[in-house]
Amino acid sequence: MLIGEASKQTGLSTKTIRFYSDLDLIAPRRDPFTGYRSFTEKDLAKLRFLKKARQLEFSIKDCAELLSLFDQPDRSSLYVKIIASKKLKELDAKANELNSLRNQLKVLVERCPGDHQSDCPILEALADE
Amino acid sequence: MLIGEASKQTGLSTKTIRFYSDLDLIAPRRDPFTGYRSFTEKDLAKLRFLKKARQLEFSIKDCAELLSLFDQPDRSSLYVKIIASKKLKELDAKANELNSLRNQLKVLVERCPGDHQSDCPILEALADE
DNA sequence: CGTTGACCTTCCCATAGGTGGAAGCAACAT
DNA sequence: ATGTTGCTTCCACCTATGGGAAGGTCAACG
Repeated sequence: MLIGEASKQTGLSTKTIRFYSDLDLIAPRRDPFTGYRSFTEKDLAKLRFLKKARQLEFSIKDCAELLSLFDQPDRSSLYVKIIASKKLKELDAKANELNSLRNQLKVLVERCPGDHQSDCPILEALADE
Repeated sequence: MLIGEASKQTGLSTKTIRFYSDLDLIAPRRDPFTGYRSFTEKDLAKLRFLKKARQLEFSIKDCAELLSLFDQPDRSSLYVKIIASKKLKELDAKANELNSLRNQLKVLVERCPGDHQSDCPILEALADE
């Protein structure tokens, strides 16, 4: 299967698939004459794995680690859990921060009259020390 | 005041301040002999403004707009409110997405035994179609 | 057999918002 | 004279892609 078909099957762009291939996250066979990449079902499975993991905001580096565990039949789930827990904590922190920002901004927007007077609590708050 | 002191006063790195200066978000006076940037209190106020606005996830472009409104004494709060409301909506969407990811990952982490067996619901979920 | 169109390849450039480092002045202390 | 900061510019790098050029490959159509 060529890269265009792999792209359709996984929902990843061909650009992204080549990028992952350059980073050795996947290593599709190459046609020795044309240089075309050739994807097996196993390659597709890895690409789908990568897509999901990226959607869960795992970094490419994390993905590489998870993928290598995915490949090892005798892996321990402990290590996977450690990586995922770390990512969970990061997501937690980020979500909290974002919610806090959202609430701050919400208060400001609600307090702003939105008229043609120049008083604006949003700008005042941003200017505040 | 030189850039190092401005950095200390605002909590922005000198690199970042130079970057903002290159983008004309601020235009500190230059010593004509040394080329050193010289910051006034007004420059610091703008830098603090930028810092807050960036923390609220306004883009640099948005910041430039807000800053120009900030500079105009006859601005209308309407435009500011429009920009801020748009940003609030974006923050809302991002927070929701992030919370959803967080919850998905949390379930997986909780279900993973984290032992030395190879069964791992995290990897299984990532592999799932 | 030639050509068109749809593939594929590599390569470089661009994005946002910076960070890191090198090379070269400036100012001051030892 | 030398060392230590601190300033300047410039160039490269980072993440995770996307865009597009230049060129090879392949099947189909006339």
